[in-house]
Amino acid sequence: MTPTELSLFQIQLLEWFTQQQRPLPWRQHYEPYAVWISEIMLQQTQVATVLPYFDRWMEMLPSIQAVAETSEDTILKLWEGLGYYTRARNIQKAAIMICEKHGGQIPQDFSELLALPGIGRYTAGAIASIAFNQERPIVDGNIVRVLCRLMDWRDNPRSAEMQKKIWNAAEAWIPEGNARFFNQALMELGATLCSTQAPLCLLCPVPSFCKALKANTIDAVPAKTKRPPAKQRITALAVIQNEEGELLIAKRPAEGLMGGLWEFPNINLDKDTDIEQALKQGIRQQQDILITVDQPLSIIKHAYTSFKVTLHCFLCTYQRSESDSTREEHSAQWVPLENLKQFSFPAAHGKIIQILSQERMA
DNA sequence: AAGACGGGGAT
DNA sequence: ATCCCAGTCTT
Repeated sequence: MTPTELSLFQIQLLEWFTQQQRPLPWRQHYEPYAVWISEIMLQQTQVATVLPYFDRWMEMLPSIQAVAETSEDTILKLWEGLGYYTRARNIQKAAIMICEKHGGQIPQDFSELLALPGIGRYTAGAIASIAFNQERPIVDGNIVRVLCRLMDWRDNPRSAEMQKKIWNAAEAWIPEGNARFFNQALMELGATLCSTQAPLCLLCPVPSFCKALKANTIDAVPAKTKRPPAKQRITALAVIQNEEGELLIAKRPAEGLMGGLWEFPNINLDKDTDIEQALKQGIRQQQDILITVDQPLSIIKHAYTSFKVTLHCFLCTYQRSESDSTREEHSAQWVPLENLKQFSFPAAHGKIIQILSQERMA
């Protein structure tokens, strides 16, 4: 784009954003703490999904200091169902660092933002530009799509070469003094009109600048990348009841998949195994307890990004302990059904709690 | 450079 | 069923 075209493009896009932007809670005051939390929640997560989580979080933890001082279980409960739970744990780690090293205020320096856990190139730029109006570029999935279409860039946008071109454009096009609104306008355009499928070019504020529209390549740009097919996994899961009618739940390791969340004890299955037998054995090894597998409860299918799991859930009864080890040593504890809501569970296990609650009512 | 990391919305 | 989403971190 020539400087004259760029200027007109900026003006038309900003005018559109001023008129048509969605009213979002983190856009009310551009308070740095709110911008930070929203940006972390919005990583790989759509706005509509984030909204109720954001409101609950800000109500429960209205300041960075409150985040630093609360328990990790509280953090994970607020994040329950949102996914990518490392984000939640990293927010707390960062909050503690901010309180210790930055006087409780989010740093404005780009390098210091980047040094905080959970904040990478995109989020550091987003906080710098949206909260502090610094002229820092950002490139997310929306902006990749918008810029590739504007420029009719047909190569794989994930390649190192294309990434460089995209980031360069995102930086070069920022209008002086207006990074806050310009960066958001590019994303807003991608989120609301310049969508992956069925983009609404008739409503686009900048169609005359769009080379893909002119070349009729909108549907092919940006180039799509193939993902390998999801692998299948089979799991056996035990809902174990003790004499008092309490249920056994276990806390997952702090790191890794759904780290720190609670779950019903379960084991992965090989093909062609006796499910009930394997479950009994697996629970004995994991928890040092003997159980009886009484009856099937439900079969739950759940899809993750890279694999699909079928959960074969069984109602079981605790018989006796196999050793002197305590439940705490296994990061497990007995909890009445009505208290399960205090713990954070992966979505698939939340489905089980739903089923148990319904059975209890019946 | 590639894989792990969740869950839901849209088609 | 498949793709995608206001990405980051590890290997």
